[in-house]
Amino acid sequence: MGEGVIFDIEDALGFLLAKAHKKAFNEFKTRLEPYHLTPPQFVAMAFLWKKDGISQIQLGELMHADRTTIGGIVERLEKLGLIKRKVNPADRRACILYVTEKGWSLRKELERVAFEFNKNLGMIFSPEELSALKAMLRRIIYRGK
Amino acid sequence: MGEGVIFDIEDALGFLLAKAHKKAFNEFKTRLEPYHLTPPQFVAMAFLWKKDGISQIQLGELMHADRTTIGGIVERLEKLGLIKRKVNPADRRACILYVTEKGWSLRKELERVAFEFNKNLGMIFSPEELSALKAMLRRIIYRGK
DNA sequence: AAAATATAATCAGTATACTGAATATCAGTA
DNA sequence: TACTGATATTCAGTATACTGATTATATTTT
Repeated sequence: MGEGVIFDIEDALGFLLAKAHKKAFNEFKTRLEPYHLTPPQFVAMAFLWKKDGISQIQLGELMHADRTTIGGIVERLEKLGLIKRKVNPADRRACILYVTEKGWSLRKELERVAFEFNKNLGMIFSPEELSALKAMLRRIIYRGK
Repeated sequence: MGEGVIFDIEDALGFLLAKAHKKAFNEFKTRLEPYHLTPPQFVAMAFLWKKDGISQIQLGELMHADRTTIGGIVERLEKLGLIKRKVNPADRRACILYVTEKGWSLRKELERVAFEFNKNLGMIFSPEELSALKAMLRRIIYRGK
């Protein structure tokens, strides 16, 4: 930028990403309210349903979230009785996370809710636009890796 | 979803939006560290630089943020001496937000940092891809309005 | 084996972001 | 004018997300 101000916050990619995310997040949050789960808690369950018996660090890598953030989410999911933390006998520093009976019992219904929400969110785009959008978001996520 | 599980969290638009946002947010946060400002604090300043003398509610509408969230951001910016809250004499319920001398003095440098960051973030795309991406994010933001 | 290093999780502290309740003030009406 | 409802902000409480320090345990090096 030379002299005149050419920065426009409302056209900045970072701002648009933040606001689009927040819009989607809050809508999903509303859909999850009947189940007393938040979006990040659902995401943790979605990964554990696919593969449980992993550590908090490994869950954090899948969710792209910090160790302390995962700690809180796992603690609340355990309090809700959906998962259980056990000590790894092969490495007593680490927990192993398991989905409980109650956790498994919610899978079908919650995956349906998430599927419907994402279908609805993507419905404003053509199939070509949607795959282009997802591909561009992945390029941001994996930029510089 | 009929019988088999067809929901894939890693391909869900909401998940990709959240992770792309977080990646961009954390990179911008790092760039703002020398100035002891967070991304939302910068966004508030960016809007107030364009037009100050507005209320917290009005700033919240511009930022698409909740009244209580704005309250906290404004409080911290005031503590940093970048803005000042005055009572609106025409409506004593409302504050009027003003940028201070110190707040104005940071404008040029911080807008340069934000401009560079957003240029860099968008550089992985062609100009056509970038405008298509921004247009799609806006369609999510203003969906159902 | 002892020392140094690395790793998994937790704790303390801060910032964002929300909900719902409370407070103060304003505007329109009985 | 007193009442009713609306509005701007704040307060209390919860969840996410981070940094940096601490603790406990593993691994590697000397």
